[in-house]
Amino acid sequence: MTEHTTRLRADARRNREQIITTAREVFLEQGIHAPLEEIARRAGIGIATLYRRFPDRHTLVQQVALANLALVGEELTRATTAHPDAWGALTQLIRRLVELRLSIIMPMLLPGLEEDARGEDETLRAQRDRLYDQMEHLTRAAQQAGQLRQGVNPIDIWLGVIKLSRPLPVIGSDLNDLITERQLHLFLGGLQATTLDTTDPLRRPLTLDEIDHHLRTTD
Amino acid sequence: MTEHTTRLRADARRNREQIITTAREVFLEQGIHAPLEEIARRAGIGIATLYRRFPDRHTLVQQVALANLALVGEELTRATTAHPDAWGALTQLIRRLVELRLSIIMPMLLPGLEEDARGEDETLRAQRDRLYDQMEHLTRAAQQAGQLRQGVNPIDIWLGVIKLSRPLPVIGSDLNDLITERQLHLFLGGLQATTLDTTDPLRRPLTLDEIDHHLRTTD
Amino acid sequence: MTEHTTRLRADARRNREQIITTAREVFLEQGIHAPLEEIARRAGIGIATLYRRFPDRHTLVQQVALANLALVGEELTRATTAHPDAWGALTQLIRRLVELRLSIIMPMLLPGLEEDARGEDETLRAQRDRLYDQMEHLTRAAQQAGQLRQGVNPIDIWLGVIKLSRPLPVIGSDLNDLITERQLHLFLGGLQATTLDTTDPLRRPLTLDEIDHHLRTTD
Amino acid sequence: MTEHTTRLRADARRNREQIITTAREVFLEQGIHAPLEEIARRAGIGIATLYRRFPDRHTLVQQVALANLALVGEELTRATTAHPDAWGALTQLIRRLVELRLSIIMPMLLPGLEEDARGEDETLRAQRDRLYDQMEHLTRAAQQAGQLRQGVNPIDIWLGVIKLSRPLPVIGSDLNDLITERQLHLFLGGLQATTLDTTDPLRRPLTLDEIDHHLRTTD
DNA sequence: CATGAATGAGCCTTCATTCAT
DNA sequence: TATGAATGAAGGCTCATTCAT
Repeated sequence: MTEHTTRLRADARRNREQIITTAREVFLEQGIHAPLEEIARRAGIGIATLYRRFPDRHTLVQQVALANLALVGEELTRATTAHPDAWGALTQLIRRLVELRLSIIMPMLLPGLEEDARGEDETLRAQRDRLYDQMEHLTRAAQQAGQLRQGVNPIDIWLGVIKLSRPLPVIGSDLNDLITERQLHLFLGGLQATTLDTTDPLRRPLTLDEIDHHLRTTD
Repeated sequence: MTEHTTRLRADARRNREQIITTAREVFLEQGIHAPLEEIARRAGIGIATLYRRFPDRHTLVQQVALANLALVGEELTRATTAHPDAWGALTQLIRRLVELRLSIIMPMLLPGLEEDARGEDETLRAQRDRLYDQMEHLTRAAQQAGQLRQGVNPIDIWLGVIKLSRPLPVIGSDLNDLITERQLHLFLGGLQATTLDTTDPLRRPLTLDEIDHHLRTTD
Repeated sequence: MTEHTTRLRADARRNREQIITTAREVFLEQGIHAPLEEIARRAGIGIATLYRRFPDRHTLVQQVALANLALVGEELTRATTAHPDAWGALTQLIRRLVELRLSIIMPMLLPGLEEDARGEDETLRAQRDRLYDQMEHLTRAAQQAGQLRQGVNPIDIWLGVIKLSRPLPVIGSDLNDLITERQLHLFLGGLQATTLDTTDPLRRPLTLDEIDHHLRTTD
Repeated sequence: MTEHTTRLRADARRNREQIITTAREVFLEQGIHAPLEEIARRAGIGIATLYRRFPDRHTLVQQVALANLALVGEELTRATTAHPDAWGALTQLIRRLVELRLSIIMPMLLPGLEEDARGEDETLRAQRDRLYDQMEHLTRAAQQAGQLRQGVNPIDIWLGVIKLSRPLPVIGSDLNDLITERQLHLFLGGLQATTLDTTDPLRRPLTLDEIDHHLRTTD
C-alpha cells in the first residue's frame, strides 16, 4: 500500500510475509525473546535477509503486532456477522482473541511506538482508532441492551484480554490453558451487567489437587 | 526453621536473606530470567556466593516464592485484623497482594515443585494448605454475607492476582500501574455478588489518548 | 567428500581446516580438555566461529580423530612403499605414528561413536575397516616371514601405540620423549618373534640419575 | 618420623592420613585434576583444613605419590615372599602395581621434585633408591635365571607400568580394563627372554567388533 | 538481493584459593 | 586449630548483529 511496500519485488514481499507469520508462531511459543535465527530458519530464509527487512527485534515485534491488528479486525467482522446481538458478538470476539493470543504483543499499544515504525504508512493510528470505534459501537450496543456492565470501554477489554493471554512461565501449557479458561470465565462474568450463577459445574474453579497433579505430570 | 537454616553462620544467613530480598526486586523488574549476576551485584556479594546458596536459578526462584508465601500469610492476618467483615478483609488482601506483587512468582504453585526443594521443610505444603484454608474461610464468610459471588474459590483469586500483577513488557511502570489498577477494579467488580455502578468517575477506564501520552513520554 | 563439506564457502572451509589442525596441536600439548578458546585464538578466529563448526568439544575431538585416520592411511602407504619387507614397513609405521602422535585421539575407536557424527560420511567405518585390513595384511606377512610374533593383531599395535604416545603429565617434553623412545624400543622388542640382544648401548635403559637430572633442569 | 610429623597432634595426623587415602581414591577415579573440595568432603573435613596440610594441589599429589612409594615396597615384599623364583615374583609385582594403579602418580619420579616437599625427611631419595635396589636385585636374578630379557632395568618396568596403568579417556572403565590387561600381557611377553606362543586362546587380542560393542553399550 | 560466515559480548557455572568465625 | 564462607577468575556456550561472497 505504501510506496515502500509496492516497490518490493514479489519474492521480497513473500519473504516479508513469511517472516511475520513465522515470527508470530515463534513469539507465541517462546516469547518475544526467541532467537531471531530460529525465526529465519523456520521461515526458510537466511538470517541476513531477516535483518534486511527488520533492522532489529523491536521492529519485527511491532510489525507482527501490526499484522495482528488486522487480524483483530477480521475477527471483529466475523463475530458481528455470526451474532446479531452485541453481547454475543463481543463474547465471541473476546474468546477468539484469547484463543489466538492475538494480543500477545499488544497491537493496540502500537501507535504510541509509531516513531520507530519508520516507513510505515500514516494509517496505522487511523487503523487502530477505526478498530476502537467499531468495538465501542459494539460495547455501547451491549450496554444499551443491558448486558454489558456500564463504565467499561474497549481499552478495558483489550487490556484484559492481553493479561489473560499471557501464559504463566515455568508451568506447562496444559495447566496454562486451564487457568486461562477459568480466568476468562471470571472476566466475562465481571463484564456482565447481571450477576449470573457461576456454580455451573462446567465452570467450576480449579482446585489445589488439580494444580498439583498438573505440576507433577508435566514436570 | 530447618536445621540447615539455623546452622548457617550469622554472616551467611544475612547474605542469604539479602539475596532473596534482592532477587525478589530484580525478578519483579526484569522477570525470573534476569541475570543472576545483577542480583549478586545489587546484593553486594560475589556471584559464587549466590551459587553456593542457590545451586541454580530454579532453586532461587523457589526460595523467593517460599519467602513470599510467608509474606502473604502476614498480609492475610493484617487484613482480617483491620476489617471485621470478610469482604472488606478480602479486598484489602487482594489490593495488597497486587501492590506488593507478592504473588508474581506464584507461591501457591510451589508444592508441586516440591521435589526440587530438597532439604526444605516438610511443612511447605502444609503452609500453603493452611493459607488456602484461611482464605477459604474468608471467601465462605464473604459468600454467606452475600458479597462475594458464588462459585469463586481462593485459587481463582490467587491466579487472578498473579495475572494482574505481571507487568506488561516494553511499556513503562507508570502505565503498567495505571493498567493494573484499572484491571484490578474490574476484577473486584467481577468478584462482587451485586453489580455496582462502575461509572464512578474515580474509577473510569483508560482512554487511547492517555495510553498514547504515556507511551510517548515514557519512551 | 560429503555434500555438506563441498557446500561450505571457501573461507569457511579454510577456517574449518585451520581449526582442526590447530586443535590437533593443542590437544597434543594439553589433552582433550584444553580450553576451546585457546584453540580459537591460535587458529586466529573467534570462539563463536569454532562453535558454529563444532557445536561441542566432543564433535571437535571426533573430527580431529577422523582427520588423523586419513593421515594414518598416508603413513601406511608411505611405509609400505619405502620398505619391501613387511616387518620393516610395520616398524616404520609404528615409529611414525608414535612420532606424530597421530593416534593420540584414538582414530580406530571412532566408529563406535559414529552416532554422534551426524551428517558425516557413511564411509567412516569402512575407512577404518579398510585401514585395519591393510594393517592385517602387513602383520600376516610379517608373521609368515617369521619376524612378527604370533597372536598379535592390528588392534594390539594401535592400542600399544596410543599408550606409548600419551605424554606423562607434569614432567617436561624432553624427558617424555626419552621415555617414549625407550618404551617404544621395548614394545617393538616384545613384538618381535625372535628375541634380540637389547644390550645395544644405543638402546640402553634410562637411569635414576638421568631422570633426576631432567626433572631438575626442566623444573 | 620427622620432627614435623611427630609434632602433629594425634587428630591432625589422623586428618592428614585420611586426606591422603581419600585423595588417592579420588585421583584414581577422576584424575589428578579432581576438585579438592570433593576430596575434603569425602575425607570428612573442611576444605580449609586440607589447605592447611597441603598448601596446593601439587603438594598433595606428591604426598600421595610418596605414600604410594611405601605401598610399592609392601607389594614387593609380598611378591618375593610368595614366589621363590625371581620371575614369578617380578610378574606378580607388575600385575599388582597395574591392578592397584599404584603408579598412577609416578612415585619413582618423586625425588626430582624433592625441593617442593619441604619438611619431608631426607630419606625420601634413599627410600626410592632402596626400592630400586630391591627391584634391581630381582631383575638381575631373573636375568641370571634366563627368564628376564637382558638389558631391562627397574626403570623400564616402572615406566612401562605407569603407561599401562593410565586409563584412556572418554571410553568406559570396562573397555579400559580389557585393553590394559591385553597390553600388560604383551608387555610381559616383551620382557621375557624366551619367546612364548601367544596364541593361547585365553590371551587372544581384542577385535574391532568387541571394541565397537563396548563403545556402544557403555555409551 | 540473498545468503551464510564471522564475531564479540554477555551470562552461566565451577573451582582454587583466601578470609572470618 | 578447624571450619565453612566468600570471592574472582576462567572457561563454556549462546545470540544479536555485522561482513563478505
